[in-house]
Amino acid sequence: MLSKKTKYGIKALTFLARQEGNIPVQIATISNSENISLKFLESILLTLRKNGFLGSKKGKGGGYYLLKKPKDIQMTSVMRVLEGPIAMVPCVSLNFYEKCADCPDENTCAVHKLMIQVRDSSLEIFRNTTLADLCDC
Amino acid sequence: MLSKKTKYGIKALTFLARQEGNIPVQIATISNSENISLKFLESILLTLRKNGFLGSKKGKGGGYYLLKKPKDIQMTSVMRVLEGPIAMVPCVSLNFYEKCADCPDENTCAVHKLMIQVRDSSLEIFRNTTLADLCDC
DNA sequence: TTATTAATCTACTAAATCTATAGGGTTTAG
DNA sequence: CTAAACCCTATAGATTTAGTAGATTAATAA
Repeated sequence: MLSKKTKYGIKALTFLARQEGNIPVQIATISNSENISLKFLESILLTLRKNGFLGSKKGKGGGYYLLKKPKDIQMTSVMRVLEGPIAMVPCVSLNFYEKCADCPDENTCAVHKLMIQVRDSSLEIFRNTTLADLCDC
Repeated sequence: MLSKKTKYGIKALTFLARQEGNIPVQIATISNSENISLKFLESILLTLRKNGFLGSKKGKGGGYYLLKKPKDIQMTSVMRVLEGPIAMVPCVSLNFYEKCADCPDENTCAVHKLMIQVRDSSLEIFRNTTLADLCDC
């Protein structure tokens, strides 16, 4: 299951991508338009800012804005920051690899074999999809 | 993340698929070979039996065995029984569809658009992979 | 028939994670 | 100064996951 965090994060990013120019948009504006709990969204935007997707402006007239063009934001990086590893099991993860404690041999492991395929196909989709593709802009 | 339930379930199925003939295999045997908590595995095998993948025999010489040939067991059905929906969000699920409460229009929803692609590619892999493919038998 | 073996079933619990909220702190524009 | 708006930490409630306990039922062998 996709977490609400990721779901809301993607929605917020596309909302920002659809704005004219790079004028800061307030959390409350996004929260209202996309029906997302304000404080929860706040924490999500914070992590997006800390990971280089968003810039922010404090004080009156402040808000959040995209730091890059939508077509330069790959969904791989968005997913990794919000959702974590793209792989369904750590033993097939490229960026977060971990050996399974219970599994003696990855080469004969059925789960490993299957999940590598799933990882590769998901990865291809996330790589070839940018924020621009999702918001048609 | 793939649940341990699904991971263990797939391992158990491949273990059974690798056996000669359809001789019942005891839970303890699988539990030991695959390093899975016996009682947890017990509950997993029970759901696999209730969903038509396994047969069981009680008493001495009893155990679990596959009801179909490995090549006739698609991973789609295994995943749906153990892990649940293949889609990452209910609004793109074929078998477990649910409308998102917060989302006014699926057609303009970025998450929807992205997750349909992911669903389709995962589905294709699970459809084209059988238990036989995973255990090379 | 009796003992043994092994699956069946129900209920429960501990831990982890997710979702959301609370509440103060800090910065900026006017 | 003051109101607007982001910054940050902590925490609570709900849900899910992973595993445990223990009694029951069925099959087999002696």
